[in-house]
Amino acid sequence: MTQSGRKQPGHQGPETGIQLGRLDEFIGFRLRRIQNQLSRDFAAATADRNLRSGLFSSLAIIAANPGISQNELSGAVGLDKSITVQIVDELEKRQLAVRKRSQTDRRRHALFATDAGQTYLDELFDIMARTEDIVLHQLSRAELGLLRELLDRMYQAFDQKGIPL
Amino acid sequence: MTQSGRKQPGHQGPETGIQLGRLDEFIGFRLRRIQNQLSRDFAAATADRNLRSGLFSSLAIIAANPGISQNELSGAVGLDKSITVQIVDELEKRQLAVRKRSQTDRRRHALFATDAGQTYLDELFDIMARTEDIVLHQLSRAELGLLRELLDRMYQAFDQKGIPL
DNA sequence: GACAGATTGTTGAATTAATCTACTATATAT
DNA sequence: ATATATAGTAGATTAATTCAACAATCTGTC
Repeated sequence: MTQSGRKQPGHQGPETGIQLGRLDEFIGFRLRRIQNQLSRDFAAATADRNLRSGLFSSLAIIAANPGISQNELSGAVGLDKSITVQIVDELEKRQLAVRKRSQTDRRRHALFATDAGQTYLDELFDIMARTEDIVLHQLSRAELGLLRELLDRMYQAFDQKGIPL
Repeated sequence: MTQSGRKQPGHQGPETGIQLGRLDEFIGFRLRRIQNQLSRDFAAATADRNLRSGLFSSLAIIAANPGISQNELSGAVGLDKSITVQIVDELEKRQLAVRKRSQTDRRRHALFATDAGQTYLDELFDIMARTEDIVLHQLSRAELGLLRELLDRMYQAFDQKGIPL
């Protein structure tokens, strides 16, 4: 259960006279503080929905990859497969997604989003978009494109070195 | 206790043929995936050190703000004050920081990093720097500066709207 | 075709983290 | 002096994560 009001501790907003010291050197830190605030805002905006942690991204990945297996989903979302089981259980209970036994490999569960799931997902995407808007309006369209590109380039770095799973 | 090997599930590295769908539109998603991988890598690199979750950033903030109160620390790091108590307890037990009663307001505990704490912190910063290196080498110096600037601009957006605490 | 070994999904136990409430001591304002 | 607010602490509750064990099924090898 998430709380509804704006009562969370919250990352310190800027302008509080707190020194960051060497922490300020790291982009990881900058990424985290923004990302934390964004997910707090998103959580607040979806507080009524009883959204457990990996559910949104799991549903999104399922919708974008019809027939994906739970194992692949785990890898894509970055969750342990035992957590994925729980999430898919809940998605099914809420009728947002379904498991179908794969005919070619009967160990696998092929996952599909239902229509209701797709609708639900679109709502969440809209909330997410509104949440990000606050932050995105600080950037011009060109800057946003550039940011995207830089972030992607950074992410690809993880490709080079040995990546788990 | 964190595990030492590279055994974690891990965010899916790029290049796995998984479609992201609309998830791909959001910078929050891009921020998170990089940040997740970075903290995984950092956790792996410090697995021997028994680092509980907010400890590193708390110590960093204390070192950069000698005499800061626990409450201010909570706000700066984004943790509930009851968690901060635990963290400061551990910092003291490990002799990385000390509490001193404020003379002017005897409710407050003024926090200070010890020399050992500062040394420890520097080690962590170095590990952090090495962790980020992998990702940072994808960017030119100019791009890195720009990225920093864009991220800061984004973070400041949270200033405008009402920020919790 | 049978066996060994790997993989998928599942369960439950154990650990850890986050949240919330209530309480004590001290401070500030009236 | 009294009321109200704040800093720090403790404990209970809940959620999230990790880990190990297991059954079913597949794959390759003989």
